[in-house]
Amino acid sequence: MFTLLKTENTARRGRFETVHGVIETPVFMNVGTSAAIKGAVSSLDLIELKCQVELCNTYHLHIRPGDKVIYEMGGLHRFMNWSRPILTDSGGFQVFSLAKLRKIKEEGVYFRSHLDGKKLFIGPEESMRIQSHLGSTIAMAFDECVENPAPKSYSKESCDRTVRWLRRSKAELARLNSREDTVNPRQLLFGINQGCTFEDLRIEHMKQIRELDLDGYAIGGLAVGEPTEEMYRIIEAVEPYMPKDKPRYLMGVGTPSNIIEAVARGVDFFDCVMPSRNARHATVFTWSGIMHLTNQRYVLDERPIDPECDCPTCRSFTRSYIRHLFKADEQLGGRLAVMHNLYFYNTLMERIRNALDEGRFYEFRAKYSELLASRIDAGR
RNA sequence: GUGGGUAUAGCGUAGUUGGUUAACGCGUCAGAUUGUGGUUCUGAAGACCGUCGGUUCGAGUCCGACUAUCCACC
Repeated sequence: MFTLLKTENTARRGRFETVHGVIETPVFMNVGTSAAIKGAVSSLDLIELKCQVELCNTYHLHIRPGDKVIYEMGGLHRFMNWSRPILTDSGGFQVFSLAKLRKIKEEGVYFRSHLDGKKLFIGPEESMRIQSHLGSTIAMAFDECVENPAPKSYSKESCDRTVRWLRRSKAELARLNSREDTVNPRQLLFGINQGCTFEDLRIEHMKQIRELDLDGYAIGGLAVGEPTEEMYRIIEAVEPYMPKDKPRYLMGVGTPSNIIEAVARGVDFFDCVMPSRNARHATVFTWSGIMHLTNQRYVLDERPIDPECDCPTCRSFTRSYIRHLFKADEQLGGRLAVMHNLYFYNTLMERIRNALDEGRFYEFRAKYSELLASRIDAGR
């Protein structure tokens, strides 16, 4: 149940009520692909990091440990001891991004496991069964993420197929939700808009999938190499055709600046590997800009990563110490940086929500959109 | 003390019968990262080749002395 609490032009402040609790939007979902945030961050840490929703991955969990294992263990929530909402990706993107020798057919996708080369198949029904076993709060429809740039003819063909897959996904999940032995009988389904960078295809596809009256709508297939301005243009083109009373999710995005700009264009949900991946490579986000912790200028820096931040890392450790941990290849460096970045992202969303509540989102955007994308200490 | 070996970037090494701007790994520095294949990718800086002299049109390369260092022996 999604409630639109307030709007400021196209920007939206909302509340999404689920069986696993309330999600205040705009929200950033923290990516824990294999039921774990990379960088040794646990579910217990996530609570302290103000995480509202954790995202886990159908493809990865299906391959290892296997969705049946997680089903036997009582579902993902119990498996990783996380009681708040979980969104599971459908596996569509992983098949596109990392599976080898994939072959796309009407029934689904044949591919080989990236772990052992084993032949596998996932179609809409398989994706829904896996996600049902996982028992996530929100399941994503099985889609095809087309590479950019792509010929328009192929993109059209792919969109049509994704609509057919979406109908099958919806029917299968309805069937699974009605079973007595299902982990989460109220599992929700989000559909995914595709159409590459062709505005007319995007709009046509959006019109088709909104007919299915899903629990939410995602924009997929962006931030896959196209210029940022193209991404904004597509969001602006599709947004008017997205239901107002359902959450909107921009998949895989993005930088703090991308998120602010997308909120301004009417998006409610985000997820991205950037805060955790960058942190593991010693790049952290601060309220003064982006910072590369291994830079020599921090050798004797006694300050926390961000003096404005009150995350567990910034409350306890200096830049000098964390830099040393990275240089010494100590895993603790990655963990501290990941915790900081996730806290930063979750706090960014909190500040965006507060700004929307107080009717000053555009002021917030003017102040931070560029600043957060800049390099800290630039020009020194 | 005697005999032998080795001296090339912060460290470890390559460098052909002497022939243009001396190569590589690690480290250092910087940049990248967008629905995660967990030690990732890209780029840059850094060496008057131990010192002094000799041979030669030309020496990191050949010769001598010195210095440092390693090994063996007394």
